[in-house]
Order: sequence, then C-alpha cells, then structure tokens
Amino acid sequence: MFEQRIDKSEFLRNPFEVATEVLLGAYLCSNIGGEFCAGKITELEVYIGAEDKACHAYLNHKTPRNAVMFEAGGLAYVYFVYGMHHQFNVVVSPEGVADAILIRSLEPVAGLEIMQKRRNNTKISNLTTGPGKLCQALGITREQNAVDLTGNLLWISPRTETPKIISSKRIGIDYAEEYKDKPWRFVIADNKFVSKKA
DNA sequence: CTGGGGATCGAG
DNA sequence: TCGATCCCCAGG
Repeated sequence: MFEQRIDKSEFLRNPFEVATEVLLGAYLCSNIGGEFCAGKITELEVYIGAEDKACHAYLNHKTPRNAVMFEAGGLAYVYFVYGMHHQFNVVVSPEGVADAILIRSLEPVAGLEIMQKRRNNTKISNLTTGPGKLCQALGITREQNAVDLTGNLLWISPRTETPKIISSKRIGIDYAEEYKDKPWRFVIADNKFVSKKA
C-alpha cells in the first residue's frame, strides 16, 4: 500500500488545502539506509513565506539554508535546530512561492523495529510523536534536504480515508508576534500520536 | 569574524 | 523548568 506516490501537482495547491486535504492522514515513507519504515501523518503546521513571521522565508528572504523552499512543491526541506534536532518539512506551492509544511507527528505503521533501534526507545507512543523524534526514527538528516518526495528514498503515499481535523495555534514560535497565534497547526481528531506540549 | 538565538527533547 | 549543543545568519 506504500507503493503509490502523491502526485506532484497536489503539492502546488493552496498550502492549507495541501495540509488538510492531502498530507494529513497520508503516509510518510522512508527507505533511508535501505531500511523501510513508514508512519501516518497525524500533526503538521503550515508556514507561509511571504507574510509569516514564524517562517524561515519571511518576506521571501532567501538564504542558503531555506533556498529549497523557493522551489516548486514536492521536495523535502530539512534543517537542523537546537544543536541536536532535525526538522522535516514538505515544500509546497509553485516555484518562487516559499511555503512549507512542518511534519510534527506520525503514527508508526511499518518498520517499527528500525524506528526503535534508531530512537533507542521501545515505547511505540514515543517513537515519532514530535518533529525531532520522527526525523530520528525515519533516519532523516540534512542529507535529505531537497530530496524529491515522489522518489524512492523518502516519499509520501496517499491517505486511504478522510480524517476528522482540528486546528490550533502553532508550537514553539512565541517570537512571531501577530503570527504566533494563527491557527495553522492541524491534527487528526482523536488520534493519540501527537507531540507533547500540544 | 563574532555572538545570539533557535519550527526540540528529555531529565529532574 | 532547564540544559544540551551547534548551525545559521545578521551585523560590524
């Protein structure tokens, strides 16, 4: 069931539609290191380059780190924070429009053993419930920055049912002034695989 | 070149 | 509540 890829054109739609109608409930699949694992996307956040003070590409400011956000949607944007954690984003919108969706939590569905090994943790509920944790579990590092998400290394497989969705403010962006309370975080209702602090 | 801060996590 | 830990980037 993880063979199918989300079509490239889906990533060029409105970012909020991509988040709630395409990505939430879809399956993030990794074959990094030749080890297959996958998880259902249960929590994510939208970041809008042009206006959003929480976005790395605020005011369309382009730097070496965020350059991939300006590419056409369907690529990975992976960066490193707090000296120890990676964050995985799905680049969306057409070329030149710097929008991205941060994947914050997954429900593990395949390759749990490799996730447990990478996380050095056996508790299922603690494998992928956070943006840093899911990168560690799936083996995602900056080496995967700009990877095509319709390829064979790191990809997204379409969802099989329509989830009930709840929105809320985004996490960890208190510096973002009038944008810090925007309800641009989306989770699947009644799913326990969400990040802490939520 | 330098320094301040970060889309987090886990221990206490 | 707080420390770990280091890349990134703005400013000089």
